[in-house]
Amino acid sequence: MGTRILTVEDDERIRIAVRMALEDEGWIVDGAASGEDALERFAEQPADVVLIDLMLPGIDGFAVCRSIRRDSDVPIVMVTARADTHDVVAGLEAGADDYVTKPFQPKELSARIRALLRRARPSSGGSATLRFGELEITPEEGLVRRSGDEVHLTKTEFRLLCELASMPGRVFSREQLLERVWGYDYFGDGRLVDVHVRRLRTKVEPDPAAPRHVVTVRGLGYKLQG
Amino acid sequence: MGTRILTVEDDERIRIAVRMALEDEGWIVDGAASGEDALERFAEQPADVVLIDLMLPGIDGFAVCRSIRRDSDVPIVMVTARADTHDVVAGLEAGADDYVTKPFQPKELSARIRALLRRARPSSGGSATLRFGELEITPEEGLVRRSGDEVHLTKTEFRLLCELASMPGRVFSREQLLERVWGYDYFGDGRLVDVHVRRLRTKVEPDPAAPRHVVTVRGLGYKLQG
DNA sequence: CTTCCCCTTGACGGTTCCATGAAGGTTTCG
DNA sequence: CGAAACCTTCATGGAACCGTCAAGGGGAAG
Repeated sequence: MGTRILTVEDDERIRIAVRMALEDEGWIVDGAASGEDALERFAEQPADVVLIDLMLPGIDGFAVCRSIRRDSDVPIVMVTARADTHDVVAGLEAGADDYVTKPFQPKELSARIRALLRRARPSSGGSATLRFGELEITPEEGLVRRSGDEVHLTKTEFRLLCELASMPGRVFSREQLLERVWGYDYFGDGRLVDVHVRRLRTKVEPDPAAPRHVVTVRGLGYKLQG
Repeated sequence: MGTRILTVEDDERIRIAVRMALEDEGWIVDGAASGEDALERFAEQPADVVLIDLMLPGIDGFAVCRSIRRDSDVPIVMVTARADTHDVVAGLEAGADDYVTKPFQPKELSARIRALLRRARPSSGGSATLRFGELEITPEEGLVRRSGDEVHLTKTEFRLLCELASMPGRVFSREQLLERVWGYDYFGDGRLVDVHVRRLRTKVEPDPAAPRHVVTVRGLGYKLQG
């Protein structure tokens, strides 16, 4: 049950050095040499933490960060030689949680990773299936059942439902949903949420015209209830 | 509404500089000059983020950090001149979420704070449900229950009720209510409050003709009572 | 008891907000 | 390379809500 760390770094010497330093701390380290490689590895087996170098051949570190962040809440640390304030801000805005400049002390990197893991959402812990009336949500497998029958939801619809289900009864504003489902750096039409709520209702509600679970609270947002 | 930041820093010049830099970013900043002061302020009104200098008179930054962390999950940033790896590790082990060394760029500090706030659990403040007799007000869920049954209130009605509930028993004049519920720059009919009080009563009072909770004080205004 | 003032009540136009349908663009997969 | 699924935007209709007005009623002072 060790914590898995994915390091994205094109310089092989540094990659090996980082791997050894982190393995000394008791972590399981996987290395990727390019952005494409990293995305591929992460897609097939998500790590618990991702370390990204900015200077990569092909797609750069910012893009890798944004791409991973679109699909996952995994803690991301930028590890790079560029120490400009502008780069730090850009890295954090891209979705990174921390930004460490080379050369760095392995002990410090480890401490920062531990600090991030403390805050990270219980990644695989919430395997319990949530229930709302005849609704049955299984975050693990990305599966939703209604009265026992499987219901196919798209990725966005599922994340929207999970977000609402994370705090049942509580009202989420459109801004909050945009931030937490689509990404904090999303700028666009506010009606976007409405459309997806509607689609979600057509699939999840027995009678979409009279929603029983995905309820709209006029002037505030949406909420989920039993 | 705004995010509140508590800075703990004994050097007044730096404290003011930090305050100005953060206020430029749109945050509400409160300053403490010592560890004792900080703990006291945090106890009476928890901030959303805490910045701590290591070198403090009296109890040091580590102790302040541990003390706050014992009671709260608030994001904590160490802001200090000591850049030793040992200090960084110690700071993070003490419960800090990030460690920034002076001199630092305000933009970078802001970006790091934003990154932390993204991860922070929704602030635990204000989740208390207020009760008045059979009335039950839950701001989080945007709903009111009367004897267990849900009562639907509109946005304005809800804000009006919350305002009255903020100081039960106290009489609010129409001007005060207009200012605090509708906004400072409102010019219009004085009867506006009456109409909404009426609508509120029809929904909240068992017998709207004989109000038990939303009581009118002739010549003065309205008040809420159990 | 009378009068005045303030509050209540009901109704109505204007506005805001949400649901719905459809179309265009992007990604994914065969 | 083509098709299907999906995401996003836009326009439109309708419902809910807000603020205003005028008429009616009830309490307080004289």
